Amino acid sequence: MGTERRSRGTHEAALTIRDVAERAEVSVATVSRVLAGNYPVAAKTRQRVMRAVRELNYVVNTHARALAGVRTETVAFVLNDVRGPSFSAAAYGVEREANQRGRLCLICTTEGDQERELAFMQLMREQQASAVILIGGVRDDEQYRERYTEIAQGLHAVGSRLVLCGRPSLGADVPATTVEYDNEGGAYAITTNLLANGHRRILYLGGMLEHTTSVGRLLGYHRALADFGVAPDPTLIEHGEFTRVSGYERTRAWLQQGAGRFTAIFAETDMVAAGALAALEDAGVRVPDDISLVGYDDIELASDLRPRLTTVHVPYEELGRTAVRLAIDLKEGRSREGDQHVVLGTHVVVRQSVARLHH
Amino acid sequence: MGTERRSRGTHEAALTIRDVAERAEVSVATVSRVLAGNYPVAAKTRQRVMRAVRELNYVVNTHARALAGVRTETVAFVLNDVRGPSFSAAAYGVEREANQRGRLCLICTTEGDQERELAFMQLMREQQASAVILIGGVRDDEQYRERYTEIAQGLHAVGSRLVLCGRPSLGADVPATTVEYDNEGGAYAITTNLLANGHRRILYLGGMLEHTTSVGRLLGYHRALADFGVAPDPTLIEHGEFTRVSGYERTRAWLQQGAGRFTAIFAETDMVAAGALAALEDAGVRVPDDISLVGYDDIELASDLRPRLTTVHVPYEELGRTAVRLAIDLKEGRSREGDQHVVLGTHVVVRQSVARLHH
DNA sequence: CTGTTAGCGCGTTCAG
DNA sequence: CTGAACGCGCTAACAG
Repeated sequence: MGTERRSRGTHEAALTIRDVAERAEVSVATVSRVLAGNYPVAAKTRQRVMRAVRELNYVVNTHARALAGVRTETVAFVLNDVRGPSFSAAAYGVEREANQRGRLCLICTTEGDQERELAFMQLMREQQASAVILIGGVRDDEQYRERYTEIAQGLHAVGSRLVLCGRPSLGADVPATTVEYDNEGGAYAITTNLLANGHRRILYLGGMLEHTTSVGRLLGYHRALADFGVAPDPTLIEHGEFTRVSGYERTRAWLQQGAGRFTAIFAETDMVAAGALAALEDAGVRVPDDISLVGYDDIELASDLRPRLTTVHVPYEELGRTAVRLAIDLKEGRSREGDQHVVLGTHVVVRQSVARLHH
Repeated sequence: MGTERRSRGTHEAALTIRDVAERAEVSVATVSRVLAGNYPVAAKTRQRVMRAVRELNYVVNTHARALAGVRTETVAFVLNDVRGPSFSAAAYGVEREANQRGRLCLICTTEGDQERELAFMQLMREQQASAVILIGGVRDDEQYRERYTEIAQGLHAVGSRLVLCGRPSLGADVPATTVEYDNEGGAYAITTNLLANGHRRILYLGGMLEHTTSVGRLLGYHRALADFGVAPDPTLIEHGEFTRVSGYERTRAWLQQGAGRFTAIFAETDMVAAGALAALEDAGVRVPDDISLVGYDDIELASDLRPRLTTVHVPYEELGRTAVRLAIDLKEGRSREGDQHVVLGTHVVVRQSVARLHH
């Protein structure tokens, strides 16, 4: 008797610490102490308790535990799409680092819908997530910023750390840590590579200037030109989507109308470069013999293309790992409070898509 | 007076439903009702409450809510690595479907470590996740199976549905739903395509037979051969890793020692096919003119290769979506209890890597 | 329509 | 070293 506390034989009958206590013939407090292992308990008692736990196949209830003050740390992260090679690398970094540090990992895909992002952040407040990591760009407007700020402050209030990856902080009243990588430096370096190989007229297949990423990369391009004393030709600078088809279409158009106006192409993304390469190929233009081509991101595709693409390596996985690390360090006081800002380095990976220009 | 309940001015001062109640001058029950929206409340009162909520920037505490019986539904899923194109597509499917249905999405990357998988499942028990989705193969042994079974039963006991994707159920005493795709059928179809094009000696670059995936695909290959009255040559069947380098190395070895013994290659994976293609290219062998090549999976890479790869399309995203759908339907009683088993279809995508064999 | 109150499962004093 | 009892924040009866 005493073992039949539950009447209904339905499953869903989650057992509690009391079931364990009864079976081990101790109090619930003792079971709690054994499980937490943070308090002296007689060896024999402990054995009995552990045996009961095993026999009952018992596990604690996170929610009850959280309510009593011991929370399971959780890292949440938000991105546009897990399928992109760069995003998935970042996701991998976040997950691995969180896992290694014993954190659970919550994920949300937004497909660029900022409403969804805000809703998720709100949810994370409810969940008391220890960190919320936002990856990728933002479109900023007055109304958005207001709601965003409020939610961000709410997160802060429940002790949740907000980490922004590759996105600007929207105002000083938003408590957040920022991790990014050096867009400008990478673009500078690879443009320099082109210039050093004799190229002067470089078609720039860029993204929209709403993206801070694009702004940074374009800046690097300009600085390199300036350092080589080359006057930038604004008509060689294009803005468009970061997709393969955009790369294809834009390159095709240029090939038809502006062929001969450039000797190299700087695609702001490997994906765009892949499209450009296809267009060049279809037009019978050889890379790098006729036209040189470089990309940015160093996704796996870059080494699958023929010729293998010279590009800028971006440490996406490290980006994710760093985000988690910063958030945790901050929470655990190992890092000082206040806005943090980390910039990860980028570097050129030289492969076969750039030729030295003779004359 | 009465508004200063909290003494310490530190943040971390999460507000409760009582703060809202006080401010709105109503009882906590009323606040709860307004927030839940499942009970009549006077319009005026509701307004006051909502105003207080907004002014205080309050959100409920998931844990307290869960403890009181209203849980936030959560879908957890476990895979080896989010970076692989097929896995990330499945992950995307899971996340999208979960999100659309208002579920939170927990993720765990195991890198093939089954310990981590078990530990995560255990964690999900503690979290009372509504569904746990396991994607990818298992290495089965006695000891593993025992622990796995116990945890699986524990999950079931807290009302958590276990869904296995592309992995066999480890025994009838494990309550689980299975979703897979037709490995055998796809392999049959694409082998048939090769045969119909006149190929008879088809080098099979397979995976290890511990993978059920490999077993299924090899079976399809054999059945197609049988249907065309072609006696299988066991020496043309290879087992190795599912990596690009493995594809490269194995193909190179064959080119050196067994050239002329086959007119086509069936790589069990697009990744392996990519390696094979590189080896063929390096050896000056033209695809498909000299040797035809097919893959399996239809990852993005397949259309990036030159020639574009003829392969078998696997609905990875749908796999993830279906897993979530089944779990939820089951939980909500929209589907009958008991072991479910869904098999998704696969189909051949004809591109440019297969040539008709004359003679 | 609204308020009071009893748990939900666990951690944690405070007494033994 | 162990047990009894309170409270975490919220929901759901049960009374008004």
